[in-house]
Order: sequence, then structure tokens, then C-alpha cells
Amino acid sequence: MATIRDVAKRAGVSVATVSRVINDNGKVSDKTSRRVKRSIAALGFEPDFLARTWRTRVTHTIAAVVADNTSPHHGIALREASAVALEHNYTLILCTTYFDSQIEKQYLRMLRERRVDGVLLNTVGQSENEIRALTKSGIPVVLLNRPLANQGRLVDAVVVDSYRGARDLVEHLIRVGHRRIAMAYDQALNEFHKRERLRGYKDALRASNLPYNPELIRATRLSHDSGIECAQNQLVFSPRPTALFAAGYGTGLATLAMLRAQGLRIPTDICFAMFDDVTWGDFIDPPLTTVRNPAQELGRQAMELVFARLADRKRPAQEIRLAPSLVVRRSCGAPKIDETLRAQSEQTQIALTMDPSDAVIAAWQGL
Amino acid sequence: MATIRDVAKRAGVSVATVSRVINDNGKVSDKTSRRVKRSIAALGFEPDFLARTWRTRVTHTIAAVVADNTSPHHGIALREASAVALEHNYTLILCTTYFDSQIEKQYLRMLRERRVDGVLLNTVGQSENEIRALTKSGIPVVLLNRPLANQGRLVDAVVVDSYRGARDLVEHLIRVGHRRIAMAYDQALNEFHKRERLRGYKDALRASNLPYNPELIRATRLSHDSGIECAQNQLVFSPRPTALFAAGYGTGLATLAMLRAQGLRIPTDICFAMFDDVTWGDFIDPPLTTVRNPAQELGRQAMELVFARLADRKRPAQEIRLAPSLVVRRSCGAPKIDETLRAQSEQTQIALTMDPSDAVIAAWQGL
DNA sequence: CGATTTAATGTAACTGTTTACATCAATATG
DNA sequence: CATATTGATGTAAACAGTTACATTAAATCG
Repeated sequence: MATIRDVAKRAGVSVATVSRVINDNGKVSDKTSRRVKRSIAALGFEPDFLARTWRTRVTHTIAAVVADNTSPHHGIALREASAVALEHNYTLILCTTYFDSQIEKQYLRMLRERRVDGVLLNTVGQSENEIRALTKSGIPVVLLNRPLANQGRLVDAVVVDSYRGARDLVEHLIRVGHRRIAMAYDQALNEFHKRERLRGYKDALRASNLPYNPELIRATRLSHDSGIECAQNQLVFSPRPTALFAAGYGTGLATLAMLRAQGLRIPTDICFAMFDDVTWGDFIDPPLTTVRNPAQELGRQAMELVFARLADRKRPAQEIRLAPSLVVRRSCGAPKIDETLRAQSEQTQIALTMDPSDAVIAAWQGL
Repeated sequence: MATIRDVAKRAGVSVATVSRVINDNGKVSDKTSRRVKRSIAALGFEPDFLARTWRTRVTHTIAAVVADNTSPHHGIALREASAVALEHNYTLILCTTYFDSQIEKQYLRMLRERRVDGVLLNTVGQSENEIRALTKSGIPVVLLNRPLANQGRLVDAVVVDSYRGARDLVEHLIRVGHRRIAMAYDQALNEFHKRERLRGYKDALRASNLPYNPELIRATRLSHDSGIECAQNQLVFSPRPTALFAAGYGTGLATLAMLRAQGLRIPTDICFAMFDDVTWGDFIDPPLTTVRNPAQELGRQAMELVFARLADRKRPAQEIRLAPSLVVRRSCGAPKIDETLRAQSEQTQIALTMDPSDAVIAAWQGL
């Protein structure tokens, strides 16, 4: 492999000049620049990325540490993050923690050793020390969907506004005529989002002067053995609510299965809506009303935040709050429906509100 | 930051000795080893990963280039690959190409420059040169779900046996009583898998002495604008088949929507089954009969293949063929059903055949 | 017991860039 | 015209490890 010295010798210049040409910094006359470039081409010289990295201490690498890359939400965020990275000629390291804080810590330590240039972190908690170590080493950390750790104002964050999402959804249900609305959330749902979604639910009720009934709030737990049965027992209400709102993906799935098991039809017997838009929500019968997380936006903004901080390390920590959007489909047909809403709903149904960009559709086309 | 020289000086030994202690190779007496370790601890010395990488030319990094990380299939494969990487103290770079061969090439060039230690590649094609360049640079390439390029026997591969999957599924449909079985595949489905699935379909028919009717094979195309309508038109049959087999994820979704649009009930009016198991297949109504790809296995084997080749570069190229498994659920209730099958199906339904490990279930629990 | 092997450690070259600083010529400035 | 400034280029010192080879002491062998 040709080195910068070979290039320099052949071009009859110094290595410094070659380096300047390669990096396009410093002053180099047109004439020598051309000569150097010819020399590079002739020798088929390629700068050694590793040597460069070592010398400059920039790895051109960002890591994303997520609890699970297979969830639709983070899958899309990662896809976008990788695209943004590519735009900047950066590379994205994928670290899946499986919701295991030990693995998370292990990854964070590893990433610090490797001196990645930044970390996107969807923490499961307990990594305060590792996060501090990272920032202390000058590695920017951006939290994904977790609020800023109150302890330090050192890290940026981008979060989805769970409160807004829950409130919008419940307000929609109320507007459409529901009065008795149940909410199910997963026991293991992140504390912050649990609180926020519950707050959204309550505020929506209050705004319409509806009573808040704790009886209608249920925690579900999807476990391997007990499976659906568990959720099923936990989700028996009497009298039956007219609408059921699942505050998360897992709960949504469990709830769907539970309703099927109870022989309840959607939306005839009960209306159903869930947090976390799913690509297939449009395709099944009935199409699901969901709160769509701006996953793509989240991935992009998080990445941009890293680059912004790399460009200016003094900037104050920032928390970007993204608004989810309500996707109205058939699963929430209203008990009483007014004409404007009907039209709107009808239209949505026809437009089929395909979540995704062409890219995602293309995605389906592969194996 | 303390360097190896500082450690050496403090311990009163040479840098070589320190290096030997760190890497636990070469001969070092217990006494000096202890002294060195004390010195390391005292100084808080951490070997510089970058310097090491540069010197040894091993990056401890594998890249996975996939068409789309959000598909359930590759999402799971990636999750597993990242876990295997972690076991080996390796890191996984995620490269999503969006089915764009230009981006794929760009990534492959980038990865070669970065001298990753290996590449998992779910190619969309046209990257022969880049693949060759990689292997020529001594970087092992393992193809994901693509057959070995006939041109060179340089790369390993791990593929899902599409033929087997299709054949098993169609044979199941036949056994259960279906005689008129339609198959839909996506126009953009990878050529190899298209051929294999079709072959499986035909062979299954032939084995039962059923006629092959080209009229029952349809290509669908999910496009953004035309959306479902398109699929809808393309999927009108007369007389109607009793079962419809979607040979892919995208087609599966399109088909589901189409059946709904045509007002057909599953499985009462028509039976439905699809390739590519989906995590939610269990939860919706009716639960879907699917061909489950061993995605996890695929990710693991591919990764192991890389490590195997790193350990022995002379080993002959290998193609690992993984068998998919049939997951029988409700969407294929049989027109005529015999008792054993009924029992089997019932049991499956009760066991709820949760695709995933606890990890995936946990996944659902996060935002 | 001298010769040979083995174990433990040290010396210094090597990896390929970047960049601070030096040099020198050409140009601008007072 | 002498001097300061600027532009173009060169020199050589980092950067922080690994490892081939050399050296020395200790152990083993005939």
C-alpha cells in the first residue's frame, strides 16, 4: 500500500504538502496540487483511515444504544440516524441492550474506550456513572426518549411528547362521543412515559368535566408463560368501557389478543386505539387508530444534536420535544358520530394514511 | 492520559513487558506482572484503543449492510448479530441501504477504507466490484439471504430456504383440503427468492397431482400513490381460490388490506397465509398462519461465519441454508379438517406460539 | 561441569498521518 | 529601499502502542 511518503517522493514535494492537498486545508499552489493529485492517482494511494483516526482522535463514528432495535419506533429512528450519519460521512454503531442495564453499561464503557464521537442513548437507567464518564471524556451523549437526567445539565435529549399524544387521543375519543374510556399500560413501561401518558389521559377527562375513575386504569404484563391469559384477566371491566386505549406497543398487542379472546368485536363492541403507530396498522381489519410517534424525526434530530455539539461544545444542553400525531382509522368508530368527523374519518380511511415514505414501502418488498 | 511508557517507568520495567501484561501473551513472571498491574491501577491507565487498532490493523468491528433494518426479519437478525458481536468484544456497524445500490456501494467502499474486520451483506445487487475489493483487502464478506455469487467462491453466505418454506406451506394447505391455492408475490421481491418460492409452490402441487395454473400466480406492487387499489385489482380471481398465499411481507400486508377491501372474511371466505413471520401475527384477529424465518439463527450464523473465517482464512466458502418453520394459526382454518390437524391447530392456538424470546417481549414493553 | 535450551525482560524500530515551526521567496508597506 | 507581511513549502516531532530481535539469567542435559 502506498503511503503519503511515496506520494510525496513521486511528486517531488514534502509529506506535509501532500497532507495539505488531501485535506484541502493550508495553502498549496494550484501547480503543486495538481502534481500531487496526479501522483496520488498514479500510485492508487488511499489515505489510511486508521492512522488518520489515531492521529486526529476523531473516529467518524456515532453509536446508538437502544433497548431494542426491532421495535417499530426505534427501528425507524435508527434507520434515519444511519442515513444522517452517512450524509456526514459518519458510521453508526448499533448497540442493543435488551433492556438490560448491565449490557448497557458494558456498551457505554466499550464506546468510551473506542472514543466514538457521540452516543445516542435510549437508557434503561442506572448508567449515570457511565454517562458522566462519557461526557467527561468529551463524548456528547444525546438521550433518546428519556427526559434529561436532572442531575446534570450535560446531556441533550430528544423526547416524544407522551402527554400530548395521550391527551390528543383521549380528547379525540371524547369528542367522538366516548364517556367511559379505559386505559391499559404495560407494567414495565418507562416511568416517565407512564406518568406523562396518564397525565394526558386525566387532563383530557378533566377538560371535558368527565370524572376520573382509577378503576379504568390497568397495568398489563406480557410474560412468556402466562401470555395473553394474564392480560385477559387484568382487562375485564364492568360495566364495559366503550373505548380502550393501550398506552404502548406491547400492551396494544396484548389488548388486541385479549379482546379477541373475550369475543369482543372492534369497533362494534368496543373501540380500540393504541400508542405507537405500527406500519401494519393500516392493513389489518379494522385499521387501527394510533398515536404515531415521529420516529424518523427523532432519529434525525438526535443525530443533528450530536453534530451540533461536536461543532460547538459550549452550547447549553437542549431538550427537543417532538409532538406525536393522531392517526384516525377505523378501530375507533364513534358511538355517536357527527358529520364533520365522519367525513374526516372517511377521508383518512380512503387516503389510507400510509405511515411511511417510499423507503419503508420499498422495505416491505425485500425479504 | 497515562501511556504505556508511564506505566513502565513507574513499575521499573520496559514497555514491552507492560504490553505483554496487558495482552496476556508472552512470558512474564508473576512478580513483575503484579507490579505492572499495580502500576496500571495506580495511574488509572487505559490502553488507547485507537493506537492499538492502528498498530495491529484489527478494528474489532463488523459491519452489517442491510436493505432495511426495520423489517421484522432483518431487525431480529441484526439484534442477534449485535449480541454475538458483543460476546466477542466486537462492535456492529449498521448500514441501511434502502434498497439503493448506490448507497450500498458507497457503504462498501467506506467500510473497506475503515478496514472493518468483516461485512454482513444483504445486497441488492450490482456491488460485485466492491465485494471483490473487500475480499481482496482481506475482509470477509458473508451474504445474508442471497445465494453465493456464482462468479467467485470467495464469500460465505447464509440463506433461508425459501423453497422449503413455500413447499411446506403449500403442502400444509393441500393436506388441510385446499385445492385451489393462489400465490401473490411482490414484483420487487428478490429474484432468487421469487424463483425458489414459486418452485416450492409448484412442487407441492405436483407432489399431490394437482394442476399448476399460472392464472393463480400474481405479482403485486405496493406503491405509495396507488396503494391498495393496485393490489386490489391485481388480486381478483374467478373462481375465487380457497386459499391465498402471500410470498412476502409487503405482499402479505397488501393482501390483507385487499381482502378487507373486497369484503372477504378470513378464514371464512378465504384462507390466508404469508411468508415472513411477524411478531404481531399472533395477536390480530384472526391470528396468521405464517412461514417463520429463522431470523435470529440467521444473524448468529452469519456472525459466526465471519469469526470462523477470521480464524482460518483458508477455509472453503460455505453456504449455510436455514430451514424456515411453518407456524399454523387460525387464518388457515381448513375447508375440510381432519381431527389430528384440528387438535394440532387448537394446541398451537392455545400455546400461542409466541415467536420471540423473552427479550422481544421485553422489547414491546419499552416505548 | 560446560554446553544448550528456556524463561524473562529490554531495546528500538515500526505503524502513517498531522501539524507546529522553520524557511525562503515574493509581495506589500512606510 | 529596508522592513514587515504573506504565501508556499519543507522538516521533524509527535501520536501510543506492538513486536522482532537482542540480551541476560536460570535451568536442563549429556
